[in-house]
Amino acid sequence: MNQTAEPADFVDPISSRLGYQLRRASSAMMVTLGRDMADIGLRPVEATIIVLVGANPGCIQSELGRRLGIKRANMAPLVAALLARGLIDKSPVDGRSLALYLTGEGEGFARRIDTIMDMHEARFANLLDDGDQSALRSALAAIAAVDASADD
Amino acid sequence: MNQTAEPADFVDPISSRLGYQLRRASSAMMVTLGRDMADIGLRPVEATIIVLVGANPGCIQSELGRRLGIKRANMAPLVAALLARGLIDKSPVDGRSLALYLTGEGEGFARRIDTIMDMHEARFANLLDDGDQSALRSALAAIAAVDASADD
DNA sequence: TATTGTTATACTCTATAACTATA
DNA sequence: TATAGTTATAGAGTATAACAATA
Repeated sequence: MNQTAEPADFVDPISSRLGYQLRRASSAMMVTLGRDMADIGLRPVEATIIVLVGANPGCIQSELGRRLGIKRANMAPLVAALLARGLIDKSPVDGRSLALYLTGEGEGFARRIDTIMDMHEARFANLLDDGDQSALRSALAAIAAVDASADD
Repeated sequence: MNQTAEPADFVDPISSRLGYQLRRASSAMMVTLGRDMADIGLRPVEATIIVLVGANPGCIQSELGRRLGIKRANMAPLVAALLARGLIDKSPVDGRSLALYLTGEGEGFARRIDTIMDMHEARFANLLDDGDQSALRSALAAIAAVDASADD
């Protein structure tokens, strides 16, 4: 037995670390979400922007970026791409701020995104019983609160 | 009250998603680990390589990359940089494989890395009671197992 | 003076392709 | 034919700096 070249005696003091377990789990969900969103030609970040604009019509681009932890300089090309694809509209609310809205086509995408996200979420939530899932969510909230310093 | 420009009525159907909660928690741990490791001039990935080479002297570079989910093409410059800094040595075991070892200086770094990782881990583990932590770890393992397809 | 949006730029991470040498 | 290592390269993601226009 053990015909492969994989040494079974490899010592791994890293994979027991909470940070690496978190990273692997997060990566697993992002990778699968990325595949699911690719079915409708979007990346997760684009899908997220569409959902949030749909839930907050007229929201300001800079405020949206602040919520998502995306800097102004990086929001500009993201929004420009969605505008070029006809999924969102922007209109100035004063001389410097832009309000964002979904186009009709964008509304359709928002509904499809919600469905995809629901199915994606369910696929993972079904792995956990209710107790584990609520413990997981409260633990994640406590951990995420440690680095509450995402400035611009 | 509410003197800021933050609209308190912003609707956020994204931040309740498990995937985004995971991503934020993972990011929080990676960011803080990155700051801690920067104190000794290393990035988390470099620190991880040093720890694993220290725990597995003579391990093969490609096997190490496989364990870490880092492709051959990306391992080469990582290992080259640690070699140039005098933290690891490499010696051929046959005509094509390279065995990795820590230098004396690398051993010192490995000990400091272990201490930093212990403190980093403790800082987050202390946020959770024992029940939440074991639920968290089993949940993360179940989630990470979904995307068990990281080929080369 | 601070904020909004934009452009340019750079660095890290990740990915593929192509190549050499070896098993 | 498959594996190990390397190089080159390209795409995301994220960061800063600088600028114009506006509050």
